[in-house]
Order: sequence, then C-alpha cells, then structure tokens
Amino acid sequence: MAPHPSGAPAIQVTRQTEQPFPSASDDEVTCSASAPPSPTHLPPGCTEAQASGCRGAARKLRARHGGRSRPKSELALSRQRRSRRKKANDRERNRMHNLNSALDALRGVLPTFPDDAKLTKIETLRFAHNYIWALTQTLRLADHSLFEGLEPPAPPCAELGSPDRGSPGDWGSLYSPVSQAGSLSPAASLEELPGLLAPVSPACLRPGALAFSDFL
DNA sequence: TAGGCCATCTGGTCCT
DNA sequence: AGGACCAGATGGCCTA
Repeated sequence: MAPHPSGAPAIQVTRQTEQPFPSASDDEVTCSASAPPSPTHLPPGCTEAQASGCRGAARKLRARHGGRSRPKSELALSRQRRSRRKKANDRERNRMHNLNSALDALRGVLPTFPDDAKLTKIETLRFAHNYIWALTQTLRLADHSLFEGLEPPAPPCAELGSPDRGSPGDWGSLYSPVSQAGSLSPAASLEELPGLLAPVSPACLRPGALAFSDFL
C-alpha cells in the first residue's frame, strides 16, 4: 500500500476551489446568460427583444451600456462563447481532479492489501461507509466491555458482515498496522483504536474470516 | 467483443 | 456576471 508515506493525508475539501485561471476579461454579456433554458446557440434576434424571454435582459444590457447597444459580430460572439466554454471546461476538469484527489485520500486511509487492485470510485465510497460502520460497532462493543468490566465480547464477526465468505478478496488486514498507522487521525479518539480493536476481534483477523467484499 | 470504469465536454441550474 | 455543481453524452482503455 503506502499511499500516504508519512502522516495522514490532508484532505482539503474546500467549498471554494482554487482557480488557477486568471479572471476573465469578458466585457460583453450575451442574452443566453439570463435567458431561460436556451440551447447552445443564441436565439436569433434575441438581443432585439423579439423574444419575450429576452426582452428584459436586452433592456438591462442597453442600460448598462448607456443606452447604446454594442452589436458584436457573429465571429466575435462565437469566439467569446468558445472562450467561456474553454474556461468552464478547465474549471470542471479541475473540480473533478480535486474530487479524485479526495477520493484517493480516502482510499489511502482504507485498509487494503498492497497488491489489491485499486478500488473503483463506487467501491471506495461503499467501503468507507461500511468500514466506518464496522469501526463504530467495534467501539460500541469495546465500550460495553469497559463498562461491565468484563472480557471483551466475542469477536464481532457477525457485526462486520457475513462471516463465512472467504474469497480471493480476503481481507485480513482490516486491523493491520498499515491501516492504523496515522490514517485514522482525523478523530482524536480514534487514535486509541488499535488498542481497542486488537483484543476485540482476533478471530476476525484470520485470513478468510473477512472477505473484502463484505465491506462493499 | 461486450461491459465496466473513467476522463472530458457540455448545457442547465443554483448560488454568491 | 461568474463560478460551482450536476447530470447526460461520448469516446478511450482495459479485462473477462
């Protein structure tokens, strides 16, 4: 594995993604910007308020430009549209890259074998969901045993999924050191997980006890 | 070759 | 107005 060599991966999911693109110098407004669902092309005659939907917008535009319309050539308009599209595409690509980075970070904190095939996106999300659920259950069981001063309960294999589905995708590394090292840091209380988890589920660590697919 | 996964483009909608 | 977000479309790559 070792996707995150040292320290927890920093997942920076910001509402406002950085924009490597300089602010546009667009100086003109096309009708389509404020018009109702209009396809790619500017409705012919739109700026002349022939179309009822664009009338208000056209008037506003004229007002903004001091009452003087600035007709643009078809060429200029299309060039402008292309430029905007290109910028939007760049932003979208960047956004998806950020999303994928976050997904990679998530993969990094999920326990997998080094030779495991990379989880797909949907697998990663499902795995994470079920993994969190399993950890929660384990913590709950550990709390129980602490309160009652008893031996830890039986290995919660049943809690972790269907027990007897050992398969090529065996998943004995659920509580492996690799999975614990620095990867569970987001929640401070989780730093004690290794100690809590270890005694609780020895039987589940047996190869074959847990199938990777149990968490998907 | 079919099917799954993915990246990218695109237009629409919502939000600031 | 411009950016973020979303979903649909499309094409490429890979594997069974």
